[in-house]
Amino acid sequence: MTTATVDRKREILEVTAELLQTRSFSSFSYADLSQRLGISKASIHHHFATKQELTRALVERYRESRRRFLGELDRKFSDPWERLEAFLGGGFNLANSGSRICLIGCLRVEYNVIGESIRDELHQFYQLGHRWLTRLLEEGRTLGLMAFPGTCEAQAMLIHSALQGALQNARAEGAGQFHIVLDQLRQWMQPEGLKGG
Amino acid sequence: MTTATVDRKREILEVTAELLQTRSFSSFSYADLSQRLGISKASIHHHFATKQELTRALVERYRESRRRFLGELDRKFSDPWERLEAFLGGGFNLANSGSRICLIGCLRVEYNVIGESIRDELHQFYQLGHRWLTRLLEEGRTLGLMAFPGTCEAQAMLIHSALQGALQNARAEGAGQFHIVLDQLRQWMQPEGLKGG
DNA sequence: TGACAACCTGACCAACTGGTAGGTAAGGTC
DNA sequence: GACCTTACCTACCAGTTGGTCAGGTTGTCA
Repeated sequence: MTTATVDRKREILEVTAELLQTRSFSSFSYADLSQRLGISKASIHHHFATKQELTRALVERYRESRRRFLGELDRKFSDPWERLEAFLGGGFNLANSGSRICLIGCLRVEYNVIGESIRDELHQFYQLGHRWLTRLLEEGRTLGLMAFPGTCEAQAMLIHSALQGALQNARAEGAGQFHIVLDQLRQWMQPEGLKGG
Repeated sequence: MTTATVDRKREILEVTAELLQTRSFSSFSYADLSQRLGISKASIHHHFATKQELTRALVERYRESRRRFLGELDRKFSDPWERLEAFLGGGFNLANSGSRICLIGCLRVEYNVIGESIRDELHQFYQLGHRWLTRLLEEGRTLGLMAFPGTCEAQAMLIHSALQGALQNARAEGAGQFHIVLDQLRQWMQPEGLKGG
């Protein structure tokens, strides 16, 4: 496979991501892609035979890039709070800027429409983030740096769900909402007794 | 307007809600409605001129029913925790059962697709729940029954976002996830010092 | 030079999209 | 009996959907 091919494939995937995150799976088309990329619909089919395969490949690629990103965070930051901040700031603010929302949430909403192969990929994407966050919370709590009730898995689910929902609501009600929710989570997990005020 | 008309309108709206919550705005069609209702496409257009107007009317109707529901809770339960439990159990579990998810989240994801009139209606729906929950939290904290940092508005946003995201993830990863997130929120807001274990 | 593969094209497809035109039948009101 | 309104129908519209196909161009390797 030549370099040109890889670039074109990457180009297609990037525009797909943008359309997917600003619109939705059902409301972007090969015609949209064709127009924005300046190549014919048939050419896109050459690289990605079907819409489902295109979207599946996109999620797979995002998952890989997320895996690398999380690996970097593990290497760069030993302090759990610093790692969490980098996770929140780096990963999600990127998705937040512009009018894009979380790719997972986007596709989750169309769960019954996207087909099996994308669902599988999505599940793995979710699990990747969930396991990473769970591990981080375990470490944070063991070191006495973070405080929360219940299991670390449960807390990770709560955080993920809150971020996903917050991104969606923030697009409609203003980006400030997202940062308010973020702050709320941060304050809440402080081990010092700031509660009640 | 005869009773028959009202019933037909309600029928259409109910099937629309189901399609919207199991699929998405972009992936349900008048043809789908026609098939399930056993009447022609044109008949549906007779009751609701456009897809946008149909969806807008649906959100408006849901908002009214939600307003009544929240009013009932205020009357029935004086204890904030009881009221919150009824809110979580009654409203959201109904949406959770089956493969349906929260109507707001559903449409929020297609924010750029649905058009102005639906966006407006959606905003009012969101604000209704947000104000109600904020008031509940204010009361709960004042009475010393609930504990959380920051403002009550911020806490309400966090809870709403978490529920919205949790419903979406629960449909894919299992309904258990939703209840885990619910439990986590409940435990977290207990004023007793259960934290850290 | 020629073979071959990657890349891209225009023309085409059947199925479906939201929406319209025009008509029918029933019921109520003057 | 003439005239509305409401509720529904069949038939149709132009435009879009994801996808196919035969063929053309380009670069690479023998």
